[in-house]
Amino acid sequence: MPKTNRPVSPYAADAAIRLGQLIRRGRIDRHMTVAALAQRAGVSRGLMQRIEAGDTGCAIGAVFEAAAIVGVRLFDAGQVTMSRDVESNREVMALLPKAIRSHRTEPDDDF
Amino acid sequence: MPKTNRPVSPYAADAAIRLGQLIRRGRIDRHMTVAALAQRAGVSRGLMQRIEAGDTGCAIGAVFEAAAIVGVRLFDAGQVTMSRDVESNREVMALLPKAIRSHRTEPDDDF
DNA sequence: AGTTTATGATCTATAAATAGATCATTTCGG
DNA sequence: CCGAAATGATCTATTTATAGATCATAAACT
Repeated sequence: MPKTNRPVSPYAADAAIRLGQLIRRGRIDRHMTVAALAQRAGVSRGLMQRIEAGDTGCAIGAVFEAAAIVGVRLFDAGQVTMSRDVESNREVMALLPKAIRSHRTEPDDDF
Repeated sequence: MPKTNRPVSPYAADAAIRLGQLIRRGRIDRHMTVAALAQRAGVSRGLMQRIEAGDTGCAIGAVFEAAAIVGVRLFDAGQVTMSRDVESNREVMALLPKAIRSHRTEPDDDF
């Protein structure tokens, strides 16, 4: 068996699986085939299968694309509000420190 | 400038940017440096920068990993509930049709 | 039941992401 | 201010994902 992709924490893996489930569910609700969804998302059928399976190696753009098509909203808001949030948050970020001054990068090495 | 990655819809792009902003914000709130977060997530500093910038080409596993570390919960629930949802949803999915019978894959070809 | 079609899985070539190093710039802390 | 350090950007080598085809199986509709 060929080694698949990089290791991730259980939480991240579960999150990807959960999102894949939501996408699959949305697709079925809309009576679409995997091939049809893949075509609309501009990806191959194989990739869409991996997205629905929760493969952590998939590009986040492709996953979000599929999610949007089948009506899965991650940030409980439409496109308009989304762009507004992105903009408004940019202003907030401007007030935050540009660089973080860490007293120690490592938690603790000397035991 | 080298051509970066595949094209995605505005919504998917915004979603990635929004998530990147949330991660960056969470990181700063926790007084972590980009390098430190990258190390904890098991990725390179360059990748972490792209994640915070909302690059749609990043692996979803790496992004979710970073999000989890800085406390950004995409599915408003802790790890335990997450795994439970994944499981319970599997049962629901089992009741749904395994294959979708599309009357027509293409909207309409003959005009 | 029989037929059609979606799905799942696997393989190869290609394209793209990632790691790692390096440099310039900004910014924080003393 | 003046160092130390974080960030941002860019480059190359390598790893990895993706497209596309193909095959086998399973499921849906008649």
